[in-house]
Amino acid sequence: MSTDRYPFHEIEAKWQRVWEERKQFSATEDPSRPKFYCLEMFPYPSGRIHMGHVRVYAIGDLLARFKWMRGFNVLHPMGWDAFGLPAENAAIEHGVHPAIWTYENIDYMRGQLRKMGISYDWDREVTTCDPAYYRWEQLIFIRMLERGLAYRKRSTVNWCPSCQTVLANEQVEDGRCWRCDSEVTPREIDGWFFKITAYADELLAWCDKLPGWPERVLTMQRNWIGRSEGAEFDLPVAGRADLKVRVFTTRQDTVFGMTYAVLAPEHPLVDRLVIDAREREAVAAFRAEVAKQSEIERLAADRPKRGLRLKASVVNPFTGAEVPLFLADYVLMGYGTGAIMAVPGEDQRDWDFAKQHGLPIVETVERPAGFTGEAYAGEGVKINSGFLDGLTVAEAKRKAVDWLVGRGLGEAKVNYRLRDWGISRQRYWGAPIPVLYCDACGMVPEAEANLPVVLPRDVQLSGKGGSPLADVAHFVNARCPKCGGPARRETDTMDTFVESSWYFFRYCSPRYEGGMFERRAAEYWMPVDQYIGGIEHAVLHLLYARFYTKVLRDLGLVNVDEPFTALLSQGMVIKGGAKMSKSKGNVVSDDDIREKYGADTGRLFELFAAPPEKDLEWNDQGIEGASRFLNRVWRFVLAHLDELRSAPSAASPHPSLDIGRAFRRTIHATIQRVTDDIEHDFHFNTAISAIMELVNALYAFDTASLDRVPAGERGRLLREAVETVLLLLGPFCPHVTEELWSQLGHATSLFKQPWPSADAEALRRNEVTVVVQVDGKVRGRLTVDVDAAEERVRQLALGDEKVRPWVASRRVAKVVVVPNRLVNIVTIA
RNA sequence: GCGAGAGUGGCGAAACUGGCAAACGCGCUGGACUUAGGAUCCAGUGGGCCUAAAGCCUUUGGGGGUUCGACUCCCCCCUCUCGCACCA
Repeated sequence: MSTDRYPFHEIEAKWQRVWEERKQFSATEDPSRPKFYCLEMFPYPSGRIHMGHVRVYAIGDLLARFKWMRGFNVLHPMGWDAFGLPAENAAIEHGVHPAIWTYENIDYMRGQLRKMGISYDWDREVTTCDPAYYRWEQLIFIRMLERGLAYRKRSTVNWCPSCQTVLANEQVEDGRCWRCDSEVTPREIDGWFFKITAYADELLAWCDKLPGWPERVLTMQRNWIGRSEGAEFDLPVAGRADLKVRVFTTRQDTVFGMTYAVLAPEHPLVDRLVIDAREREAVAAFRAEVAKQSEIERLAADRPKRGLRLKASVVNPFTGAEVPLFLADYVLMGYGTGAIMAVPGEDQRDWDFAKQHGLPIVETVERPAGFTGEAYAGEGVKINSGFLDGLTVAEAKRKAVDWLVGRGLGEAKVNYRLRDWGISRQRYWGAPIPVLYCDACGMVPEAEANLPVVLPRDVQLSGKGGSPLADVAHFVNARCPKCGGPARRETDTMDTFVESSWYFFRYCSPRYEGGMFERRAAEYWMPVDQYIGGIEHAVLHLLYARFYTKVLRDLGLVNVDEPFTALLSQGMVIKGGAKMSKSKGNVVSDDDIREKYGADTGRLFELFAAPPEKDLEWNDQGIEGASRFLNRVWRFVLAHLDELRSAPSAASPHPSLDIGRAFRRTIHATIQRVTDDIEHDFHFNTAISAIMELVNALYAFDTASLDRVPAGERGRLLREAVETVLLLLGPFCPHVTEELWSQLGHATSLFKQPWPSADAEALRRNEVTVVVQVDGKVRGRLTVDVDAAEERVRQLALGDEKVRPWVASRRVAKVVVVPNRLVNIVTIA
């Protein structure tokens, strides 16, 4: 192992101290400068930062420092998503209070981030479990309540038996809890919801207006919102003038092919439809059977569809025909009206069910020639459809809606897959929902003057179900803010995704006491110009935050439509085939890497090993390479310190020799490449490789120029190259570059320097190498003047002695000349 | 099943608007310097033919196509990753 590493421990500590003392990264609103709000998703304080976390902070810091140098007024804050279950679980396991556990972790992790030297404005640090933070969330909750955007209802929800709490739909993956992977079970429970569905259309529409977002994420959000257009109408129950079944369909054109109808097993109408005790019994048995199957079984699309035929039947309003009515498990109560018209001819699910239950199948769209499938869902001409015959599917859809509307039987209707966001959590370590239940007044929001409703500290945590707050008498028993009588407090806490839905607003004015944020500050900084975080939040956090931003706007607090202008979804850090995580036991500790190689090296490796959107395989040898490179830079500067310091820090004049001109061209070509790579496509890996090439060229020029280039000119070129390396490398490896920058005699920070710009004069060349191909194979090379006449290049190519033998015995059919690049001589025998 | 993305050396990867495939780094090989080298510097390193060199042939998952020219564009197929998945 190397013992000759540069003294990164001292350097890193020194510059972190200096930056801190100078408050170098503190941000203030300044309307005269363009602003850049750079934000990484804030962490949950789970214990320790490891190299899986480091990646996102390294990317954020690089962009923030780059933008500083580009002249932007940068806001780059950090904070803690501090409420959540792990704190509570730790408390149950180890007997530590969640608050103590959380704040200890925060202290440790803050120390780690400081030692990484990230350019945060630490004065803006925000901690979501602080009442000074969540009080504003409670206030907004009350505003949302007033507007019907927050509401309470009893419903069937996703229950995680391990976390002992309800989960929102977004937080269930394949029937399992997103956090602990336990199988989720349905449970009927009272709970609080945010009406995100009221924003479904806007959330969807803006997906087309976020060009800075990865298409992948937008697609996931569009799918999740799941808008579908169709019609809703009633099917009268035969012989029961008082009853009708409301159905939703996107294929109202196929209504003439309806051969039965289906209700979801839990459909409330079922109880009124049953005719006698025997049927009631059969329904109960069927429902029990369906309820028994787990969420995961239900999700398996290819399992047989179970159904129960009811004695009632319904009437097709278009034809007057009576069709049988079923309960079936493939119809979900939670979507549409919980009831469907079944058209087995054009819907595969209905087709499967009809086959299983011997029901007739009517085709209402002409099949294309050679069609061999079962149900046909494609385009075609309508048949067997009365007044719709002969129309296309799209025409028939319109006409069917018109028909329904004209008779007052139904209407056009848009449905969404998106459900309202269930935010109640039956756990302790979260923000209390600021609501009370009074015997006289019913449900009452807490008075604003009484906010925050502070989460009590003295609580018994058993993990045994039920909200722990319910047992805290002095919390639960309160006064009704309306009548002053006795009232009970709500004991559910809010989903922790609520805190993370607005923390980026709080950073704009983190100590503001007059509200959630100071309008002026928020409107200066927001929206976030560059957001950086993991793909796992493609739907969860990123959808909630968009929704909440629109709510704040509609409450009149701010004029921002969308929180994040651009999003960079960075890939995972993998070790041994699995995502680096504490639970997998494959973490590489940030402390260890910093101890052994220094913070700059760890960051450099993660930025170099792969482009940011790709997964990154941790590699112990790779980090040695990064370390080697920084030492190589370090050694060069120290070894040449006298020569460098005696040269002026300014652009070199035009070099007198080719070797110098070529070297200077390399310097400026590197500036151009690195700038483009960072600015345009976040290709930090190729930016670093370009800097490495420049350092290689620096070593080569050092040796080659020794006896050839006049000393003064050589010194200036070396200094220009070294300073360029330091400026370009600064955002990647801030400590070592800042140190070397000061060693060169600079009194002001590297990060107060303007980002270098490429000198067009240096980039200009007089001659270029042109490749000569014969029939597409490289046979020779020419050195010609830039922009040499095509005819001249053609003649030189044909006359080249390496090329001639390949052309000699053949006839030249054609010569393609690509200026300054290549000549291709095409021959025939 | 539907949708999106990706397949390039021993490995991580690069290649602009169709123009020298494999930059940069890791690993490996050799040399220099050294008491020493697991430090550093220099050189080599896709595969094959050839005693060797010069040189030639060949190579971007597979097959076809367009083009003077294809990692890049088009068609078919295979594999992998991610997302959605009875949403009517």
